Amino acid sequence: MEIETVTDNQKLRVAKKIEKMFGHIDPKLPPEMCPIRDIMALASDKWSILILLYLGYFPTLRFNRLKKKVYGISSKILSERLKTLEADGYILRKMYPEVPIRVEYNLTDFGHSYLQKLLDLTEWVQKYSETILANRSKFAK
Amino acid sequence: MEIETVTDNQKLRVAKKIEKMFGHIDPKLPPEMCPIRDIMALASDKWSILILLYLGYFPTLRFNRLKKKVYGISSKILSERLKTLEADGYILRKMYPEVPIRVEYNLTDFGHSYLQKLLDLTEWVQKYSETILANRSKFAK
DNA sequence: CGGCATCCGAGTAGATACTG
DNA sequence: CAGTATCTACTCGGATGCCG
Repeated sequence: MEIETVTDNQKLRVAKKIEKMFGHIDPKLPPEMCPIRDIMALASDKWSILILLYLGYFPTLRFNRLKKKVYGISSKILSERLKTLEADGYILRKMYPEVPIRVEYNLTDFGHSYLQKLLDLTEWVQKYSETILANRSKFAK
Repeated sequence: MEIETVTDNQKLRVAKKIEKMFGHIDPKLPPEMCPIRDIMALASDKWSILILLYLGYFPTLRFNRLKKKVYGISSKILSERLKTLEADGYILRKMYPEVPIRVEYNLTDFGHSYLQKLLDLTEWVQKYSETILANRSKFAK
């Protein structure tokens, strides 16, 4: 898997984006100016990513069904993540007070919008996962 | 900040991407089939992201300079992350055996390629960070 | 200068049990 | 069914000190 050479022009564009993102990048500002860190922390959490992916695939999922999909997650963590994802506006929680109770989760449009960006990244990761794994074993020697 | 409505068509495309990514998504396969989790874990780590951003902005940085940029990081974590990022092929470490020693880090083309994808995501996050923060406080009530 | 070794504290996740 | 409560285990990060 070959990586195309990165042109100086591309590097320049990237630098400009970063500069814009950080405002002024040089000053030794503390990270408080940067809610992005905080938001990315959730958005890039391993469980959250999987939850979003599954909700992107299945239009709606109930708690226990989702739990089975997100292999290995505990009830505690799942409900915790769901709550945070809901609070941030990525997903919607609908409760039906039946007996037994039924709760359904699905992505909001906002969550879908985010998922699309996230997918671009995970697709890149998947595309080059073998390269990375190969790099690792080469480095280990 | 308005989120555009997501069309069914878009949702379908997303679902297809996810399906492709997971192979068959339905079976209860353990996550071992999925090195993506592992790779994403590094690639989405909060410190790693900042390191990559700074190395994307400054063509080359020495250890202590980088440490000052990545506000709040400890030597231990920085060197740890740098090692892993190097192992995965994102960055390059050049050592000059002077006295005192000089070590320079810079992105590889591979790292640059990844950074571009990462930036797309962080830009989205920044664009909607106010929305998310607003969602949170609304939810808190 | 660029780390690594060591220790330590806090937070986080997992297991288990329980409930509206 | 959809969680919560509790307890424990353990990882991770921070601080400090040292060294080539």
